Amino acid sequence: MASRFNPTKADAHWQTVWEDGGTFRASDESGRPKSYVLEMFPYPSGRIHMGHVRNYTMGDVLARYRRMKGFEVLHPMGWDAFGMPAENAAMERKVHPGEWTRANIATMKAQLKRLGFALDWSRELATCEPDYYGHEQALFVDLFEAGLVYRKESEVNWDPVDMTVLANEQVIDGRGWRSGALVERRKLSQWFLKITDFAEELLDGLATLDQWPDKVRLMQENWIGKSRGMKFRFALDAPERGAISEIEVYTTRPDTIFGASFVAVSPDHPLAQAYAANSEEVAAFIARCKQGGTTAAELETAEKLGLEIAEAVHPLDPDWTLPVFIANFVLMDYGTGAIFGVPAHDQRDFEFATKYGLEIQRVVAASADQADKPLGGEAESGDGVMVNSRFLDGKDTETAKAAVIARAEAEGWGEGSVVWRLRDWGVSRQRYWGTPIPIVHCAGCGAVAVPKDQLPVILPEDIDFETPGNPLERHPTWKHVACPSCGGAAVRETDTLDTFVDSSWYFIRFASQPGDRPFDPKVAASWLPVNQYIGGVEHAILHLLYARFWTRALKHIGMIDLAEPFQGLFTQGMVTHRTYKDTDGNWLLPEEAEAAKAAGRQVEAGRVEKMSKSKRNTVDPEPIVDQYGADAVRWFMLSDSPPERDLEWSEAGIEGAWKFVNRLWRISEASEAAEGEDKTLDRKLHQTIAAIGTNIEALAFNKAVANIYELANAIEKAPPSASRATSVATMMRLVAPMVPHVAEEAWAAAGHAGLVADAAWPEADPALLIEDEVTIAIQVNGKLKDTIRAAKGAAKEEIEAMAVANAAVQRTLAGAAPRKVIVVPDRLVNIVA
RNA sequence: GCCCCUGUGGCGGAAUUGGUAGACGCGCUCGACUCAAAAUCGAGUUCCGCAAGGAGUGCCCGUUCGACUCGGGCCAGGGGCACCA
Repeated sequence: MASRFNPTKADAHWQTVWEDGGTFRASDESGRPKSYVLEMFPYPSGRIHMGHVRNYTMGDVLARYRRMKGFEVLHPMGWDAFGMPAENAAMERKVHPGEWTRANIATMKAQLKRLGFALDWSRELATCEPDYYGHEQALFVDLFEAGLVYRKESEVNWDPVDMTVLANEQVIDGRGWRSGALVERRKLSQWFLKITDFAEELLDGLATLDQWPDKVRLMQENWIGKSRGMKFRFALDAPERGAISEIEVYTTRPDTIFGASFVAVSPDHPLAQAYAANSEEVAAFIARCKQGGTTAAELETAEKLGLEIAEAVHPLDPDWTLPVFIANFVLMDYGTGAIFGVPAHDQRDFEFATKYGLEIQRVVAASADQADKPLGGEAESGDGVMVNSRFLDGKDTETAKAAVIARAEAEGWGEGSVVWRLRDWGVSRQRYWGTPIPIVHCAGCGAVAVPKDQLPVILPEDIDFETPGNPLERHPTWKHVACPSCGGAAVRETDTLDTFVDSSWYFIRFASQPGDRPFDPKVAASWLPVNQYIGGVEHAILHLLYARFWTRALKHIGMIDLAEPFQGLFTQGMVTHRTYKDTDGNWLLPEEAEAAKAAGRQVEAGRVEKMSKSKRNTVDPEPIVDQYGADAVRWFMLSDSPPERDLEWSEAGIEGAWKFVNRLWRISEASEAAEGEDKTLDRKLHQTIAAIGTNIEALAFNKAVANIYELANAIEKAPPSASRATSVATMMRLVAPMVPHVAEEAWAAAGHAGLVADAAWPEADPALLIEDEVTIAIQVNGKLKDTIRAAKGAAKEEIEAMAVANAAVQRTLAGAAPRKVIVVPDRLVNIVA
């Protein structure tokens, strides 16, 4: 009566049962301990891809496991629904971005449902709807009023043909990715969030995130980029030129102050600008510095350029003057926009000094007697002993740094200082499909926040993409409003918010979504922080940093009592697939490659790479679900590859997963009631229960899968017994988080009441985790010779005697007496010959 | 350039605090069932060797009774940042 598992029927049936029963709805009022499991919400690009399937399967296993462990689990889903692809689609296909986005959401939601994820759909949200972004506007207004939002001029990449601002990644070889026009740098007035106010906190907070990958914490640490050094001032020797009489520089190497041979300022530095105002030559030089691309490759090879404009006085020697240059390699937005050059100990300064014939004086050496050792054609940036440095001579680098800072502070020309790499977050986007920035510009009152009772500021629907530029800007009526403050004629801000703002607080809205405000602090706090957050490593810096900042900003204004938004973070690997090309070098879809091979044409198999449309190596999950059912796809996503590494999609892999789903079904069907206990199987079962729990909690799904295989092997080998029947029933609970449909089907077929999804996770019996007999390895000089079985906890002497008497040992010793015998109880004996 | 991660059979990968390397899966080989195939089941599968035995976790050194695991130095692949003073 063996039957095949029918996923088409079973999947639909159980999905309906779960949905109708509200099985996965999270209750705010629950008395059970709460657990919040979240995967990064998707952008509704059109269809679900394998990366989504892998991401959401992992989260689903954890969510279902925690439910069975007795937690009230919040596992929601929503849509990161604003963004450029919708506008691109609007331009290409003449559909409204909203229409396109909402259709994609409907498609993808249906696709997700077919995978049987244990999601609370009642909390679904889409960031493009006013009932989400309206609350975001309210939060923005709160931050604005708290002084965490400000406006400043900032350079953007401007595409003169599309009349739009481009993100850095949309500039390819200095040209707009769509128009191909040469990109200009333009200054626009833009809104910024004061993330730098929280730099120290964001850095310190990383130390508390012990459930985050070290890699991500390190990336954030580097991104925040705390640097300790000294700011100090050079007096200018030509004070008559402009009002500026000194230059402040920043350095991390105050110890090298006597190795200085020049001072350099950025072309954007006020001093450079002041000189440019009076000099054609300087103005022309600055213009030249600004030419050229900003790509990494161009900067790499860019020649160092300098123009000498003045002289500065060394702060430690009034008779020592240094040339002041405008130099193209000095950045205005790091430190003070000015440096002092120490060519012997900084490679950039070395190149600059070499080009302009400036002095290169060693001030750091490996030892005091190497003060005159010539440099080997490049700067030496390491630590050492100070030489040629007057009062610093003989001091080590760290002592010298402290000595210089102490002297500068005592004499008042400088002070120890911390500089951050982190910049404030520019959130203005000159686009339509985003959250309107709730600000009104009034000639009399300036920038005025839209009062909360006038929120949301809703995006107009009647827009056109026929002409380039921001449709909000040229909409006939939308931007014209009365000033909320004085009532006079005013205009709305037509920029929209960076979509990273939308994703900076959606996890709070999932936890609590009242209609009249962004969230209820009490309810939100009852769920937060997110206990386990799962997503791609590509969000390691920006999204995660912005969400951490946003949380702190809300805490700062007293809206939420939460230190960190994400307690545990897991970054999963990508789903990859082999690429194929035909003989003309065109990428082929996997099925095209198959067809071509079948037709006898030559196909070149390329590298295994991340699934991408451009390489045509994608596999659409939906037909796979049609063919094998949700469980096989889920099982494959969890098998073999560790979740943090890439997973290669393969036909063989999904076939294997499908076979296992059927094997589970056969095992459950063939289970018959029988008498008698099977101690070996009992042990295996309880060891498996313990191991799977540990592995799921560690998100080591590949190991949990291996545990299940081992148990299945043991069950199939075991003769009928009461233990065997128990093992089969228990196994259905153990696999339920991973392959929930077949588990429900088998659970119901076995006559259990209720859903396996609601069943309690089995408890491992500690007594059964311990073996009473162990295998002990017998080594000679660390090389394995034999193994023996012995009672657990057997006396050392007894084991040692057995080992020495062992035939293989005797053969190896060849009559010689052992020099030493090491016995590790219950593990091994090593005989040193 | 700076910072970080990874390297184990034909393949994906296992291996508490150093203690039997290769669990589990894929693939492959042989066998059973079948007219045949699929599905399923059984046996085997790191390498060399008929065997006894030996070698083996990117390479070289070291610590240790014992090293995939710890230390030093290389090599290869991947990632992050980057004219950041």
